[in-house]
Amino acid sequence: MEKIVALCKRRGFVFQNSEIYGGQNGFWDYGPLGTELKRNVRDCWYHDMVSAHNELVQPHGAPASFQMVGVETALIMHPQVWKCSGHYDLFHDKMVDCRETRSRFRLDQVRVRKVSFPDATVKQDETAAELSSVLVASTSENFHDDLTAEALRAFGQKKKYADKLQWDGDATTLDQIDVADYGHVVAPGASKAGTLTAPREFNLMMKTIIGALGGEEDAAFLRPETAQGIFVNFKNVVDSSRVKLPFGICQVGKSFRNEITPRNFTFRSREFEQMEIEFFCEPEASSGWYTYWRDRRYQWYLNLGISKDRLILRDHHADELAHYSVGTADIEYAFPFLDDGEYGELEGVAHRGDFDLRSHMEGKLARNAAGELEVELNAEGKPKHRGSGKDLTYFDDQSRKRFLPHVIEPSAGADRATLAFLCEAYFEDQQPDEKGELQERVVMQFHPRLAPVKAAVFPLTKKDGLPEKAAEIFGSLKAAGLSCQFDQQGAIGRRYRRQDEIGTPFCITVDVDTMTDGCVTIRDRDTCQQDRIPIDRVVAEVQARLNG
RNA sequence: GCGGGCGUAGUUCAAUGGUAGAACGCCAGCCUUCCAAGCUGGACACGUGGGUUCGAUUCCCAUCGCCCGCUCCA
Repeated sequence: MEKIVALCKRRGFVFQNSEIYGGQNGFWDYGPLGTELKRNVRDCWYHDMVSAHNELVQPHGAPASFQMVGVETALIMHPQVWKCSGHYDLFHDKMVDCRETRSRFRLDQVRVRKVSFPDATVKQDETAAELSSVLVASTSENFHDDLTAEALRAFGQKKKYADKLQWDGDATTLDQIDVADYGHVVAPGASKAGTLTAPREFNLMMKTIIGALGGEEDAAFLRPETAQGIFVNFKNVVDSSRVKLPFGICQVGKSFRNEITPRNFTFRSREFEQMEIEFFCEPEASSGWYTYWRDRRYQWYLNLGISKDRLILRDHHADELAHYSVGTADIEYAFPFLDDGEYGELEGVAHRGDFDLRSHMEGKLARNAAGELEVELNAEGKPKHRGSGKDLTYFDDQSRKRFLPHVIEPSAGADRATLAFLCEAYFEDQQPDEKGELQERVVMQFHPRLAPVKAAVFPLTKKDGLPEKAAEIFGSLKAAGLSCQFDQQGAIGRRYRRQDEIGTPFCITVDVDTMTDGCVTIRDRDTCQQDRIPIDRVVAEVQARLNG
């Protein structure tokens, strides 16, 4: 991984953001080659998913033919969007830290229950007072058993005395407890009471202010995902573009999250780019579409050169599913900064049901005791976050049915995909030098569609009209819209190696014979094999080879 | 966010309480040769801020960044 990071900097793929000022953790810049590479990733995605999609033909494995359209929505949206989507509540977690165990908990995830034990006490941190009654805490799913274990541990009692514990009231969560009573809380795993800090807010959405005179009431958030821009425009797209179910709306764009620990190069960044599809379909057909998109998106990475033994499709376990999802699969890549057997997420394909459209109609949804989604109510029995009240249902005039479409969401990270392609492309091999001795070579074996530079043109020497001839060829490649480089500097072998290191698939060399036979050599990056072809066929040959 | 380690050219490494060196890479010129190794010349570094000191890249503090472990990852 260190070698890849060094190459990225050396060759201008990725730079640390604001590097001359010491850097800004969690932000990265793309250099000239990285910009080309990432644009190719983005363009491949948009081309393959939207531009080149033929809605008249039923793709292999798809339940039906379908339409695909794009949108580009603003980074800042109405604050109510994030309240209804669930991001506002989720991203405003109050957290407490335990000074003793050095662990952090989300307030609403800590279960507490008041308990005492005959003739036993728990020491309080700092005051050293002996407490006869404390609140024990657990973050376990199985909190009933865990609370008992915690209580016995706090009072220093053996398991066999579990039935002597005197419980007082029902279990509740820490957010229901007054901060003044924290002195009585024994944190999970702690030996004393009162080791928790006061709750602190971790605002995971990036906040900004709208308007030159804006105050706190004018706070807005940079979007933490592009998806909501699609959902709130669902009705606009249906009304304006004659799409019929099933269809997908796609968007590529930046999103922002205050990640607590940005790490692993660009993998976890605070500003990142997403490539998302929200695919709308009839509820009855949704599981077929889910399978289709999951498999198709997995195949997309393979088609662009990711090797099968480093890419996995992993279905989430039921307990791992997000609050909205009825099924999710991750497409994950074995990044070199991870341990063997570990994978990092490139894309999540989620079956979101009607959660999003319904939330924006009715208000923020939450699961009730029966596990069903219903509008979350506040203490007054009114919706905690009100929806738009607009009718977002779809009317199918074939079946004469009106319903809320279900959604399949393949959500990919453009920066993560770019990083995976960079990692996958990196190879070290050995090639003979001019004396026939094997020398180490670094070569980026990008898929030709992704390579930032498609071809390089070299005059073998700087005389006899070779540079002029090479410049002509360079010009014709440029005129064909191909990203290419011209290099007449240094020995020819060195120039080949430079191109290998940035992953240029083809090098075209003009030599002395070119002036008499009108032919040049075209050299393949991966095999180093050269073929001699006529100058007037160069552009066509490069294009043919790029297209495989 | 917590704990530990580390910050010297683009990269890899060296030295030093007083003018910081090398190799590779890069640039220019020579040479003209199809896979980085010829010749000459050149540019480029002590992360930032403060303190101690006559003087700090070196010692101290803070900060920023990187790496590792924990935590987090809707």
